[in-house]
Amino acid sequence: MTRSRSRRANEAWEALLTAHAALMKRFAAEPIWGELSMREYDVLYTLSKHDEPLRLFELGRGVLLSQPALSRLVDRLAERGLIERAPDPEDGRGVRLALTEAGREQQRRVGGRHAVDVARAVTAALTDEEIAALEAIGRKLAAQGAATPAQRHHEEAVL
Amino acid sequence: MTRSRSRRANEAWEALLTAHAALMKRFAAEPIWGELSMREYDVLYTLSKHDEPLRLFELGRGVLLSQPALSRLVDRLAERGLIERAPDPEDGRGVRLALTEAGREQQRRVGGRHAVDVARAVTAALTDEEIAALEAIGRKLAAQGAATPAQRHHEEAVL
DNA sequence: TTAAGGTAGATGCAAACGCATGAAGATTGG
DNA sequence: CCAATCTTCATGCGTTTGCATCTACCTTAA
Repeated sequence: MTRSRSRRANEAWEALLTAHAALMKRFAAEPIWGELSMREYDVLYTLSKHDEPLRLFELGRGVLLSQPALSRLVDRLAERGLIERAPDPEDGRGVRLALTEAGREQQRRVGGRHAVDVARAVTAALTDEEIAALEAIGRKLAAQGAATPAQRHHEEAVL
Repeated sequence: MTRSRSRRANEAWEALLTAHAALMKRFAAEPIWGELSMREYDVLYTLSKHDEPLRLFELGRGVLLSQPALSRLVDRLAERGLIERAPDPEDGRGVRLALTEAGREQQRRVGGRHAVDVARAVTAALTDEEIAALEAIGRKLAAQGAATPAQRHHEEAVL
């Protein structure tokens, strides 16, 4: 019955939230972050994954932060010389954000240490099969979360 | 080889983070929250799961918030009449936190609507098997995250 | 018993956040 | 072509957060 499936979905989501909170706290407590907050690192990491400069709103998709807060976070990182802001030649409203060399170096430094902690925690808790399953499930959920409200309403109509 | 397993662990963690951010944004955008922020709701929900009053630090385990921030968040909820603070008779330092009737009612109201959105998103993205797997994996990760640094160092020694 | 150390929670203060809004460039329809 | 609308990002402002620190209470051991 639908009721049980809905209930299981909520319990699974709660388990995800609990895992997220517990591990984020653990990672935040590690003495690896230097001058960076985890949010700042998140921005540097996102930029490091892309070769081409990112627009602010593209950066915003991956970061759980309001647009003004992200705008100012980028401000601060730019003032510290970790990010470079340039006007977008193809869109006068936009900015193109890229890591500076110092920013890339900083991201690599912290990222390398953080990856060790992540690997230690995840591999200690899960089997290979579970790790693979988590990745697949995470991607599916992310894709669902990225769907626009309009798309979602369409789904509703279909249901 | 260990390298590949570590790498997969990091990719799985990243997928979890992406899913978390995407879905949190979606849920936050729903017009169901009334006067509550999601963090406030999180506190009310955590209290609603327990019949006995909770200590502040117990509440803090589930919430991704610093101790002072949580202390003040509880302050505000108490001022709004949603939470009741009482001194702990067994520990003069502590407080016992419980929902008031208004707080419980508010939690049920918002929680019911939120559960619908969660169920819709999760069931649209995942099969029954995946939902069950996510719950199991989430619990394992949360247990790992909850391990104390001392325990973790022990694990390191064992590895 | 009492001094030393640990834990729970509160508070001062600067930094960061979200909401509302504004300015400026892009897009669309008549 | 241009007015209306939308999108992107920045800024004003009140609220919330985190860090450091403080107080009060509990625990342990000499």
